Amino acid sequence: MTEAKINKSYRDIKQIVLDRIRTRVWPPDSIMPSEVALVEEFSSTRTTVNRALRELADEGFLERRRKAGTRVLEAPLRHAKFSIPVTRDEVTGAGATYRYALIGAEVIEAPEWLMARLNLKGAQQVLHVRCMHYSDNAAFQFEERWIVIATVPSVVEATFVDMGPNEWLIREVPVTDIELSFMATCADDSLAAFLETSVGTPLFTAERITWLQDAPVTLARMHFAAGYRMTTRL
Amino acid sequence: MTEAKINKSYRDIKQIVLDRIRTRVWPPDSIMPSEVALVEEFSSTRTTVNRALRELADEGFLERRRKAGTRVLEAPLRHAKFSIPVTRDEVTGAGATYRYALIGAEVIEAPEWLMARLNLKGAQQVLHVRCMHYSDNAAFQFEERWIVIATVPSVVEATFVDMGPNEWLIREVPVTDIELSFMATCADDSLAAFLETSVGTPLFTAERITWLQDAPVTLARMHFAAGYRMTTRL
DNA sequence: TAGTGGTCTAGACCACCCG
DNA sequence: GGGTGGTCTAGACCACTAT
Repeated sequence: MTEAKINKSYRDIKQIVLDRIRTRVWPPDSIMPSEVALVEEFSSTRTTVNRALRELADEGFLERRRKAGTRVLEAPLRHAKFSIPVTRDEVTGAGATYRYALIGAEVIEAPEWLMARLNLKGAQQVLHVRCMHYSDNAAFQFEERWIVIATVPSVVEATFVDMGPNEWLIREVPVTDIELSFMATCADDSLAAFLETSVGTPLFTAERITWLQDAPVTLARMHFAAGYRMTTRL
Repeated sequence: MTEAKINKSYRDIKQIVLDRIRTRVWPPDSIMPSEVALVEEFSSTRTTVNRALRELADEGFLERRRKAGTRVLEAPLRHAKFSIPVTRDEVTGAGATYRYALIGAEVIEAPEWLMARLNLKGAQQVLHVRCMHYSDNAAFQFEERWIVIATVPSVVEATFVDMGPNEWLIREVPVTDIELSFMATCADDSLAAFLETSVGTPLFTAERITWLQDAPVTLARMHFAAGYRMTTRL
């Protein structure tokens, strides 16, 4: 009386396997049946069963190793997927009106801490840009960014008056690697003023470093207005 | 003089396609060649080409629609993947010694705000647990958690002396849905004391709500020690 | 060394949806 | 209507690794 006979698609198989994991038919840390066995049970093929199991492994439910078999993982370390959108899209996507404002842009010598973060060697010129993003005319995000001129020479011609540096970079510079960090920071005088809050307020901050091959492109700090939550469902 | 002839694997094809996207051979917003065309170029099969393109679509580089074809996306809204590990593993994985300490656990009536967050109806009993996680004997994380007793009746027998509530729940209760939020909070007297910092310090905080089907299981707030950064590479 | 997953081939049918 | 992607079948060879 196998529960599944008509089921053939990889989605069906995924669901059945997931149910068996949840109901402890295949308990955590145990080895579940091999692909060949499941092919037999579901009257399917290895291609299809493999796709189901591979996706479940990608999603963090299973661990697969040749010869060792497929192990059910203890903790579903389900990957949180944050799609870090362009700020404009994040605001308009919420049904609000987006407004951008450039605060300032200037070429400077890269400070010590930046050279360390970006692994820069020798003296380097960077373009330091500060700007604001508004949602329905309320402060939404203060963005501070350093762009490595050696990597993006054409950036010196950009004005960033109509378009934020992120949108400009996305259009102009391909990126191969991204390092993303989230943290809590403290509003200083400047941040408090721009984000329309009081000094000392905790702010949710994202920092993103992007690379083109081995060349650092930019480091961006995005300080969100007080009370911001970054939320996702898995 | 096609650059690729020996290449056959889906990984090779992924890399080639990615390069062409980055070098603007197939510019953003354009329609790239169909699977059949690529099968011809790479002397491959649809199964293989399809896997390459499907994965690139999953990773946010492409948008695929029947009949319309495969479109190169403007902004690589590459998904940030955070594997939210068990705190114990996060600490030991960093090479530090992990220590757990229960602060207190008591059954209470669910307060208003909690009922709203969990979509609870009517009076509900919840187990309120507070505990600390240490890394090399330094405060690492203060955890505050509310567990819905109606959903997890056996929780009243747990002591949480040797094991944190998260680890206990992972072993005992399957979960179908997770809502995860990140935010910045302000250290109050209690938090400052437990996390060995001063009142008013900004703290990185994660909030996780888990569900079993439609039944809320738990809401957890994890306050990290000052200076904590959550980092990922994409 | 043998079992298990990783991947590819060759072909097929179908669902969707743009023109 | 017809082109495109979505998926399945049936079979094969190979890479890795536990035993």
